[in-house]
Amino acid sequence: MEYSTTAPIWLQVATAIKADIASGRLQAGEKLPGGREMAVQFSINPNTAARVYRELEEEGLCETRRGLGTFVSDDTARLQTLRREMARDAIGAMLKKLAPLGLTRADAVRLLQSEEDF
Amino acid sequence: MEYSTTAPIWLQVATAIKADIASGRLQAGEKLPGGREMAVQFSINPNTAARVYRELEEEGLCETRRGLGTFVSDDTARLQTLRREMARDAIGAMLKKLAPLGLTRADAVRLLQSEEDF
Amino acid sequence: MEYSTTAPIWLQVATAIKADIASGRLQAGEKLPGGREMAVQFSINPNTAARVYRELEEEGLCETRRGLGTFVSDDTARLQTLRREMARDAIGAMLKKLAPLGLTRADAVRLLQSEEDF
Amino acid sequence: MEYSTTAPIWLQVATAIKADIASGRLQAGEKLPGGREMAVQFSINPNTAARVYRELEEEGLCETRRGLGTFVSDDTARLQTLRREMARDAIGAMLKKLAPLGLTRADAVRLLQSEEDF
DNA sequence: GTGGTCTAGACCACT
DNA sequence: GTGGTCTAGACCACC
Repeated sequence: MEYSTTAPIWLQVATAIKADIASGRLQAGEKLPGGREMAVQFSINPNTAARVYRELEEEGLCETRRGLGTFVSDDTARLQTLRREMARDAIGAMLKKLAPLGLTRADAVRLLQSEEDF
Repeated sequence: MEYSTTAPIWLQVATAIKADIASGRLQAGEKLPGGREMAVQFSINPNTAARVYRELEEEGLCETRRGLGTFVSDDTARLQTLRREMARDAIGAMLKKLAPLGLTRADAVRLLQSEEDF
Repeated sequence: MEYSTTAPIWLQVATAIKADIASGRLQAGEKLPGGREMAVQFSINPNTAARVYRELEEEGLCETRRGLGTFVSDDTARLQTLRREMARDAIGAMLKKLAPLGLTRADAVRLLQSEEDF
Repeated sequence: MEYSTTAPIWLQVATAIKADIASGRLQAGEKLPGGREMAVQFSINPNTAARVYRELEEEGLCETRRGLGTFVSDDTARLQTLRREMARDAIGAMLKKLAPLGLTRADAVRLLQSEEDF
C-alpha cells in the first residue's frame, strides 16, 4: 500500500485561489495581491508565493504584467472552462468512489433524486 | 488558511480496509490478517495495526475474538449501512465542491445525464 | 473453575478516577492532570495514562482538547447518569451475591432495615 | 495508588466452596473430594488443595477425619452463621460503594424498593 | 498461533 | 506545555 503525503503548499494555495476564481469571489481582470503581500497573508515564503503565481499562469488563469502585478485572466472563455473542469473533477471523483460499491452513474442520478438529504 | 496534513497511517489503512469491506472484496465473517501479519503486509508496527483494528471495531465493522483473530462483522445490516454511508459521503463531497460553482443538486443530475464521459 | 486475573492498570486507574468524578471530588469541567503528569502520579507509562483517558472519553466522562489537556465532562446529565450507573452496579452486585443464599430483594430491604450495623 | 493483585488460588477455591456450602449445593455432613481428586478438579497442586481444606477447617466449615476424608461441618448453627456473614458482607460491600456517592442505607432501601430492575 | 497489556522513547501539531 | 502518532520490543492470557 502506498501512503498519501501532504500536497506541496504552493499547490494548496493555488487550489484555494482557483476555487475563488471559479466561484467568482475573484473577478476576471481583478488584481491579485503582490508576492510579498501574499506571503504574509498565507504565512508562506515569497518564493513559494511566486511558485503559486507561476502555476496559475501556466494554467492560463492569471497574467503577470511587469511593474503592475498579477491579475486574474480576463479570458472569460478560459474561466468558463475552469468551471467546467472543476465540475467535471468533482463528478469524476464521486463516480470513482461509487464504482467499487457497484454503483453506476445511473445509480448516482437515482440517489441524487431520492429525497434523502445529502 | 489552514494547510492539510497527512492522515495518520492507521486511518489510511483502516479506510482501505473499509473500502474492501464495502466493495465485498472482504466478505462478512471473513478472517482478517493477524496484527503481526498485517504489520508486515502494510509495513507498519504491530501496535499501529492494532490501532487499525480498534478503529474498525469501534465502527462496528470488525469483531475481535481473543486468541482467534479479527473478523469482518457478520452484521449484514451494519455492512449495508456502511455502503450507504460511503455512497452518501461520496455524493456529499461532490455537492460540497459544486456549491461554490453555483451548481445545485439538480445541476449535478443534469451533468451526469449529459453525454459527456466523466 | 476460572481463576481471576488482575484487572489491567489502565482500568484500575480509570475506575479510581470515575469514582472521583461520581463522588464530586472531581468537578464537571475540571482539568485533569496531563498524560505525563499522571504517569508520574500513578507510576505508570505515559502511554498507559493515555489509555486511561481514552477509556474515560469513550464513556463520555472526559473531553480532551488538543494542546490544552483533558477535562471532566461538563455534561451534567452524563455525570448524573454515571452516579445512577454506579449505584445500580453496587446494588446489582449485592443481589447477585445474595441470590445463591436464597435471599431476595425483599430480604435485602429487611436486612438493611434491621438494627444490625453493617 | 495501590494496584490490586490476584487473590491466591487457594483463597479463590475456598471462597467458591464456601459459596457452595452457604447456598446448600453442599449439604451439612456431606463428604468433600479428597485432596488428590480436588487437585484434578480444580487444576491445582495437591498441596494447594490441602491449603484450601486447612482454611475451611479454621473457619469451622469443614472437619477432617483421619482415614475417612474431609466433610462439610454438621454444625448447623455454624452454617447458619456463615449465611449471615456472607449476607452481611454483601450488604456491607454495597454500602461501602454507595457511601462515596453520598447515598446512605436509607437511600439503598429506597432504590431497592423502586421499580427499577436491578 | 492469537490479541491484550505495558514500557520506553521518538517526532509532530496545536495552543 | 499539551495530546496524537509511530516505532520497538517485552510479557501474559487465551485457544
